[in-house]
Amino acid sequence: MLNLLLIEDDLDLAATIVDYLELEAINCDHAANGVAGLALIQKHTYQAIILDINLPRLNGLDVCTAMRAAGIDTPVIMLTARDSLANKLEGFESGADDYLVKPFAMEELIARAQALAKRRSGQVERLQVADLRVDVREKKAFRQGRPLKLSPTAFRILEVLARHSPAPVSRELLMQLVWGDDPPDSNSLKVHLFNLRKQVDADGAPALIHTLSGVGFALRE
Amino acid sequence: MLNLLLIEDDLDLAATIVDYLELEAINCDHAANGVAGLALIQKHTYQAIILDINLPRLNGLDVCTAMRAAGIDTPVIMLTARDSLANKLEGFESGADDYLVKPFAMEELIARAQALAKRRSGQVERLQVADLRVDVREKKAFRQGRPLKLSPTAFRILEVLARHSPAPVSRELLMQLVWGDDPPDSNSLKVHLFNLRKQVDADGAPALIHTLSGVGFALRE
DNA sequence: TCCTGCCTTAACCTTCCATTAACCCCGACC
DNA sequence: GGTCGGGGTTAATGGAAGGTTAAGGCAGGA
Repeated sequence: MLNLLLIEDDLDLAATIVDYLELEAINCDHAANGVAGLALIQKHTYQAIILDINLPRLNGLDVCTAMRAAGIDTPVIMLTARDSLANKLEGFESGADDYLVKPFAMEELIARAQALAKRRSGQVERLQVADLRVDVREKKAFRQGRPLKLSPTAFRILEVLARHSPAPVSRELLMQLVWGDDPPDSNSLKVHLFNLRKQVDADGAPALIHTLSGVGFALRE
Repeated sequence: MLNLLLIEDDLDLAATIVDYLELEAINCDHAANGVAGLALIQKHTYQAIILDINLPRLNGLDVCTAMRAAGIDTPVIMLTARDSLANKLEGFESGADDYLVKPFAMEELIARAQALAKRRSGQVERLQVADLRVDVREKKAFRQGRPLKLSPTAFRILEVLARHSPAPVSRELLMQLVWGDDPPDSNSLKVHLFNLRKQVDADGAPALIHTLSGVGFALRE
């Protein structure tokens, strides 16, 4: 049986959703503000979380960012009355998996919750190292919720480092995995690493890309 | 956090396992056939691999044999519906570390995976001597919880000493293991040992690196 | 065609590290 | 007491590894 968490401050709407889910034999906890929701998330294990953006105390985007930072990758469906593109993007950047604009049909909510709760197999497409998230499928990466501007090669390097984290990757292996059998015969890797660092370790955030002289490079705290 | 690979062609079972592991905050990649699995094994670093015997394209035993031949000694748990002794033996011959007969309890799978990931089959990746910890995989060492700043050679020397601890290592063997066939023709070892001691035996902590005059060096309390 | 983004290259600078040789200490032995 | 050898300590050196910057080339889109 599905076990969901709804974080929503509109008590009427919340009651409606919880009741409806109950008819479908779906269990659903409820929190009315962001802080209470986050506490429940950390205490229990849910198959999916339905999260309103406009919340008292801690808004939905921050709740999502916080739980991802804590290493919890339960699927999140964002709920909002505003349907602006900006909000949609913000939602995805903070780590949401799906998005629903109010008003919505109950059936749609249920369908999406079930779909998200189910597809969670296959290969890991989301790597996380500290507050750095790498979405392999979408080819996007975020540090502290901020999107990084990465060239294809830089992204590939980051992906390799993330998959091996926290172990270091030798220069040779890194080149093999990024370029395959005909690597460039110059210091191209150094340049890419330099550019990658400018993105990942910018803004005074603690450096995540470390070089172990004579050993290789490691992505870790 | 554990990082596992599951190679299993039954997609329902795979999804179940991946989901379950996720609940335990264990990361798990998935491949549905032997060839894909082997590719992932060579590309990434896992703490353990859960491997079905009956697989399309390349069966589990062959996958295991191939990865061992490639020098990868990640622990392997074999999964099979058949519980005949013959299969069991075949599994161990091809280099598996553990064996699980379907159907099995999830708890058991997790327990075994965690156990194996800890004590790595071939090479031990985490050494401990008194309050000194050496993480070979991450190339990190800690004394009393404090990280040590070691050059590659110093780390290598420490690793050798730790692997032999508490037995002493002769000067000759130490040089052989660190430098191979062309050792430096000076007192380089002495200097490295000196620097190593400055890190390991600093801060008034009781000395762990001992000199046995005319015998060699030992790492012990 | 030009523009733009991206990769590669090369040059140059900085930091790190292994090696070396010199010197010191101390106990054993003559 | 002198000297010899094993071991410990120190600082200088050169070279390798890594970091930084700018310029050229190539491809795809406008």
